[in-house]
Amino acid sequence: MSPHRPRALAPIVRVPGLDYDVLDELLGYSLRRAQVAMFGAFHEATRGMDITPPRFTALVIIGANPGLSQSVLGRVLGIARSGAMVLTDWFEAQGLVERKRRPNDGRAWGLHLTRRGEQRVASLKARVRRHDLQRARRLSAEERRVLLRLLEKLCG
Amino acid sequence: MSPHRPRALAPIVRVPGLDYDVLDELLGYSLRRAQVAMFGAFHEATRGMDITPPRFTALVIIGANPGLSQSVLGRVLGIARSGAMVLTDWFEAQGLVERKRRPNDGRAWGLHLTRRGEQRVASLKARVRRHDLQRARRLSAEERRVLLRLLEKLCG
DNA sequence: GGGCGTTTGTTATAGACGATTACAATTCCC
DNA sequence: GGGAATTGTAATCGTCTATAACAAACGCCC
Repeated sequence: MSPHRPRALAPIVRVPGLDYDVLDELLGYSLRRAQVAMFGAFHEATRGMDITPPRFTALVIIGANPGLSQSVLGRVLGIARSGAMVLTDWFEAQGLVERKRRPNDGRAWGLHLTRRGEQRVASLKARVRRHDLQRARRLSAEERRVLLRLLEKLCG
Repeated sequence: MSPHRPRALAPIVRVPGLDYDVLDELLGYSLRRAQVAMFGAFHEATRGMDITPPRFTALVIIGANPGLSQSVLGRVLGIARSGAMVLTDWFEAQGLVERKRRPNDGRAWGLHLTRRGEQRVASLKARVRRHDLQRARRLSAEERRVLLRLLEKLCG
């Protein structure tokens, strides 16, 4: 029916009694594991809605920055232009995003949420935020703040 | 020449002047961005060595837990058994890992590093650790410790 | 000890995702 | 104006991973 259906990512379980050696000291590995864990929360939040992380990010970015181009969208997502186009095609087919010509630049499209897209992204934001908080409930509010700050600092 | 050559992952750049809306408050997104950034360090560390993150993890795990089975390896990596097998096939073709029959269990193989595999993993660990530290140099030693602890706590 | 469900490795197949390349239209800059 | 750069588009390829099906070996239970 739907062209793509987001699948659950297999969790990276910590096998008891196994020696993880240097992996526990590496930020790269720890971040990967944490990211997969949080992806699980995302998957729950968007179950049955045909939404993947890149799609969610794209909808939020377009909603907050109406009129941006596909190239910029690709740069934000860290994918090539061709991928940004496939994404936009899908959004358009779903009636969530529309391309509008720009008066000053005949090359680039301007991306905008449709009315339906706005409703969808509002709903998604609420769900994703709720599940993100829920999955990270082992952290206190203070710890969560610290974590976000350190991640921000890490990426510069 | 080499069958697979790991490619660099496009970085997720922070486009200046763009509104990221709710994304900055989501652990899932922040973790993803940080993970991609640290993946860049990994890519540098292993340039030209035909090593991907799963391959590195697998080599370290096999080295620290000789005799483990392909199924357990798959569980550690968060991939299906079939994937663990493709991985093991590749290691064997490279002469880094060998499968040995187990006396008590005729189904599962026991995975072991070869002499060459041991040398390779020792070299890789040193390089990856160095680049991991280097890429995260914006963080003080204390901040790095805190970050690792929070990530550990998050995953439970 | 016989039988049945489970686990493991294996193989083949399919799908998702993104990169790469090439091309045409447009814009920018000297 | 004219050449370099940017944008969208299309076609193609490669990599990774899941899924399903199968055979062999194991464990359990009576």
